[in-house]
Amino acid sequence: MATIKEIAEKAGVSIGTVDRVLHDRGRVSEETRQRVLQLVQEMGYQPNTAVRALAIRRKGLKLAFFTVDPAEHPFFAGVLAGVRKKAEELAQYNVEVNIHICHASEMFNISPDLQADGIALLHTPGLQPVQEWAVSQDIPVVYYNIPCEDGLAYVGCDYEQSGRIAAGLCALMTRGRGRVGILSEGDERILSCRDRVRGFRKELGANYTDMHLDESAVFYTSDTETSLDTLAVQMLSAHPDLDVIYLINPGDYRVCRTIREHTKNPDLRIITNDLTDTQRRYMQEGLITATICQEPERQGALPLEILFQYLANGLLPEKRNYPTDLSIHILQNM
Amino acid sequence: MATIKEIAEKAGVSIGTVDRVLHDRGRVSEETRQRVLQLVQEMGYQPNTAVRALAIRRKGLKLAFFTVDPAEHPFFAGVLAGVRKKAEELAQYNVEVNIHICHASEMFNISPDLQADGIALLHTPGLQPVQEWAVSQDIPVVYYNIPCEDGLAYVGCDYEQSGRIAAGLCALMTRGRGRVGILSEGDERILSCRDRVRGFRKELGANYTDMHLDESAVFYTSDTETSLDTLAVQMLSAHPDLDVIYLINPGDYRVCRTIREHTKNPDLRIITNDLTDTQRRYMQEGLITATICQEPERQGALPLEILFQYLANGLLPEKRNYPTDLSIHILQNM
DNA sequence: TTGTATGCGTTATCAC
DNA sequence: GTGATAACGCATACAA
Repeated sequence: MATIKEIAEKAGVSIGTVDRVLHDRGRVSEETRQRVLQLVQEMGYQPNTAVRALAIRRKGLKLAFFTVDPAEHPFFAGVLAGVRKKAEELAQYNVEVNIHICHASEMFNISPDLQADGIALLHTPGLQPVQEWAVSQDIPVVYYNIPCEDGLAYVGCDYEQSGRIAAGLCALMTRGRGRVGILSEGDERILSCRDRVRGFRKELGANYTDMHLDESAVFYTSDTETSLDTLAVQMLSAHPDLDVIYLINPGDYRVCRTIREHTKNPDLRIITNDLTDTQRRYMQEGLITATICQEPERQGALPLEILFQYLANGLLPEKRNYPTDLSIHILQNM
Repeated sequence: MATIKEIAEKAGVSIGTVDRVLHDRGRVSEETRQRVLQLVQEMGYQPNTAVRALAIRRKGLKLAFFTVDPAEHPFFAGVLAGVRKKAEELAQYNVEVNIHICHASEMFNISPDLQADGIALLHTPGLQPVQEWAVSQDIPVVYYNIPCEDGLAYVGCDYEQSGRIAAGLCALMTRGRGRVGILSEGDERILSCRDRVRGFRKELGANYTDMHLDESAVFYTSDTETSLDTLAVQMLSAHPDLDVIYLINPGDYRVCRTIREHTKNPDLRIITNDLTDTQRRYMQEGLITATICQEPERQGALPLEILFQYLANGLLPEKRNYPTDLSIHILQNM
């Protein structure tokens, strides 16, 4: 409730001086500095963000959001929805949000007139040039979706926990003693895949010792250079008694139809990740049994908010990691 | 992006006049009124909420939030957390939020010096005096948790959908052909109970015809005046072959331990609603299998936000109903 | 080293 | 009917 003006009066100085103390702009005698800081503490001064936003407009902040083409990875359609909504909100503060789409397995080409006061991106090889550019220009970065130790913060899924939830679901669906298979495009060299599988195994080992995950029922496309569909058929013939199949990577759900056509088990359950439009349809058709979501909209919005708070108000994020909620979706709550 | 000042310049009038047009304060010639409105349309004028908040402080808005004692219904601890967080945020706008706790089956006693510019409450008999008072004083009301057609809006759970999700979960856990029992304190005279049971039945009928809900396996305490624990024992002896028990009302989870002690089925699943601290413990102990949540924090925060937007900015809510998300929680994502 | 003045967009209160 | 202006709390450029 205390204002900068009240503090200035009590301290017997001007608001300019109080401001300099608060923003460490130096040029203040140690004596008055202490007096002001004392009062700030005592009176519990909290800057009014609504008001501050007013003054911030003049900065004309520019934020750059780098993301993946939703046509290639539908998950990012949700991310972009979050970005757009946040961008609209930030427009009131005269903040400009520029969205840059990059493509899988292709280095992002930095345009020479690219400029930004803050950057949000995922930690992917194709975006390495942007990372390096940000470091060289000393521009603050927030990572999302794929964790990275650098940067101000990371917003995204805890993939190991995601795998644990999948394990819990498998157990739920089979009274704790079902047979599970894992099928995935790519393999454990991909962090999200590796961590999900690790979490999955850990959870089975810790709480569901009657569940059965045969090592030979873990299928990665990269092992044999065969397509996901072919692999699915192989899997089903090698393991006709599976109760659940856990499809790990985004996009893997495309194989559902093939699985249903080739299995002889009408009760076979399939668990996937994320919830795209296609997956919604698949759930309605009964192809997907359950899916695990990771708040795509928040992954788009929160990095921008963190950058804005840092640049506009000088506030460092409270945490380094902002794990997104992992939600379970079935036909009735998708 | 257009400001009131730009519009004034283009229209060749002062900002005062534009303001009068925008707020229908009259005393403006029809001619200039039209010209201004025209420009507002063309230039897509949007008032800057951050700035407006500044001016709003002078109003000194008071909001009253009526809720249930969390000691009696732990669900409302989550609601109150949402209220407190929102109250802190609104304090920046010089908005005062007063929380009023009422007790079950007891009429709320309105203090003579109660005053509020806006009210949030649940549609419960004990709060009827407050409803009537609000109407007589012409104070805007937002309802939460228990729906009501009056008021500006309703924020809360779609109980029928909640029941549908429970049905989906039961099917998930029993390959679509399990035996289910329902146990509940109170009965279908309570709206939340009635709607959940209705949704549950509808969903089973529509999508899971191999599931079995025996009418004699639906137990309400009010039918026999017996305690929930006694009823649970009766239920288990009458239906020893149950695969799942659906505990409908908040608080019903207290009976879990009794159920586990009296059942001979080690695989018996129990589904509850909400996620209080006690329920978290019960899930860890394996007493509760899954629970369905309804965003308690949002039920606390959103009504205040709606009232604030209405009173401060004159914005009517976009919808009349704000259904909360229904989320599924198991051991791994609680 | 410190204080003053101005502006951010809107509201509300004057005076004309 | 209309226009000018103070005020909201903070940031900042500039003056002292």
